[in-house]
Amino acid sequence: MAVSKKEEFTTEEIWLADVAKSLSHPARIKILKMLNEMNSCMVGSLVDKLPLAQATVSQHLKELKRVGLIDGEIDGPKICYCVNAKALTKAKSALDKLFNKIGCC
Amino acid sequence: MAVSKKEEFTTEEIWLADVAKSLSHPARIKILKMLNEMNSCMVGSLVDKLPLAQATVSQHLKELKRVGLIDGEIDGPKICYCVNAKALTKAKSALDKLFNKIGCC
DNA sequence: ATAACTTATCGTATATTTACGATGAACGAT
DNA sequence: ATCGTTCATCGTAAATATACGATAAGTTAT
Repeated sequence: MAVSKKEEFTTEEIWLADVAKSLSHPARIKILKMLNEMNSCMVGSLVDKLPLAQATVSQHLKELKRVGLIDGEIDGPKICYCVNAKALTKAKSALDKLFNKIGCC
Repeated sequence: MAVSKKEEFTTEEIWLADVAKSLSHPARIKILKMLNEMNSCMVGSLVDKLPLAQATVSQHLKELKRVGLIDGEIDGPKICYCVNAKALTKAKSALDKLFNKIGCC
């Protein structure tokens, strides 16, 4: 594309699209589910259960972290990732708001 | 990328990621809002209110249609788009399900 | 300080997305 | 049948995303 037009929308629209983008890969959906379900959330545990190389998993984690859906906490040589409940709630209510006003022409 | 790994996930994960992808551009978020709010939903009306060329808007509509979030109905020379309430509800509940089990390590 | 371990980042290749002008296809009206 | 209107599709250029091996950077233990 010659130039991006994304900045010509409202902050809310850009933010919500950005959250959706962070959810737009099955690996990231699965990572969120795993962080919800597993007690251990070190990167190594995620890599073991995903069909992806460590570098790729790290990239997906970075994308989820970028929009704030997860946080990483240093734990010795490891890093423990966890979902950010506040961000998840905010995203959920914004999507609910978008989805709830259903109309048709 | 050498080869896509997306097919190595569950159908549900792939589908939800696909829905999220269709929402991952502010123009498509705005289009959904407009279809909810406007009475008229012809492509021309959307083009008038978006900072994008007609061809680009058509491409965004195609993406929303691909995942079933909207439907297009032929109305003479025009096409009337409307949100698919059933698809929206399904997407909403899948996202709620994902977001509701909040845990942290 | 060296070694082993864990994760991030770099470099790179390929695929996909975004954007637009130009063109085509379908319709209604003249 | 030709014209104007409406929208989709084609072709194309540039940006971004995906994936991985290699490497760096940090920590813990020896």
